Amino acid sequence: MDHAIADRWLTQVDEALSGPGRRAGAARTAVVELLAREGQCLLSAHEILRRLPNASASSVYRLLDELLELGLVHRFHGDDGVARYEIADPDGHHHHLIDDVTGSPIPFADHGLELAIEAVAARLGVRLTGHEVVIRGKRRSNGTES
Amino acid sequence: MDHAIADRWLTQVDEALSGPGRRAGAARTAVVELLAREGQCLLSAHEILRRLPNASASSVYRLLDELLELGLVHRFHGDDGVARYEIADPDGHHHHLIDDVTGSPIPFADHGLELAIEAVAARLGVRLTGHEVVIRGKRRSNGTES
DNA sequence: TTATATGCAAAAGCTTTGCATGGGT
DNA sequence: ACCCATGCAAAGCTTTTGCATATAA
Repeated sequence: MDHAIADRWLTQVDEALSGPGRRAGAARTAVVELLAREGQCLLSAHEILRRLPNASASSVYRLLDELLELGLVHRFHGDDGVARYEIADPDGHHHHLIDDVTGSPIPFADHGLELAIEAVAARLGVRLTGHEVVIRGKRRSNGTES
Repeated sequence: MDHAIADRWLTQVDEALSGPGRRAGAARTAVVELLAREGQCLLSAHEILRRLPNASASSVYRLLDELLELGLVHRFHGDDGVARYEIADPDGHHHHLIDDVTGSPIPFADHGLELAIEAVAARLGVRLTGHEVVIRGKRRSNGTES
């Protein structure tokens, strides 16, 4: 995990969730801290609930919705139809490679890909507000495996 | 819709689904024909069921699963978590722009984007088996709107 | 004290499965 | 006649919602 990103994100969340008429409860604190620690790549509500046995499903879903609304997390729906979340941070921007063998997502970033997406948007006459890329494949052996 | 793609796809489906121990029932015929006609871009099971009041949900889901297994359709999970399908055809390859205003998907293809994705895969040492791109944005007025 | 965050339980919605029946071949 | 495809109904799962309670401010 990236401490700089985690800390900045926690600050943003604190700001967004400390207005008048807002309170910090146990569930909220626990979920936010978990996301900062482990939410930099695709965490589902069930995975969160498993790690936080004291939090209720309703609180977790409600909070995730709230963070989504505030733009503090991104949400994706995987091949299994389950929603997965990760913290939103410009410096943490990345896409996902799904390993054909293990099925697990591997984050990656690529400048050329970003440029290509911007070029597409320009060609289509679209002001870009978001984009996601998923690539699937099998990693070629690179000789470092055991 | 593209007749050439629809016809070729129908042929492929017929071949794949006519082996020994397979039969064509009413539901299968109706769903396959509907997909060929209107399934070139993101159709959900519910939309199919609405258009085919005589087909049962179980038949529709079972058939879509079967086509998915055979690689004859692609499946996506949209922001609402609902599975949407479209026919798989190399010549019909495209990605999706989600209009921020209407929420509806607009298909597009872009050679530069494909090249960028291949470059990423090469850099990551991955043999590509699939990829999806979704971009979101607001279409700029081009002066042709009413 | 007061209103918000929480948890429980029930409900909702999409999708899957079991099983008896109908219909292709 | 065989047995696959279908439809119905029930179940499964994730996610949402209603409501009473606990709790932060």
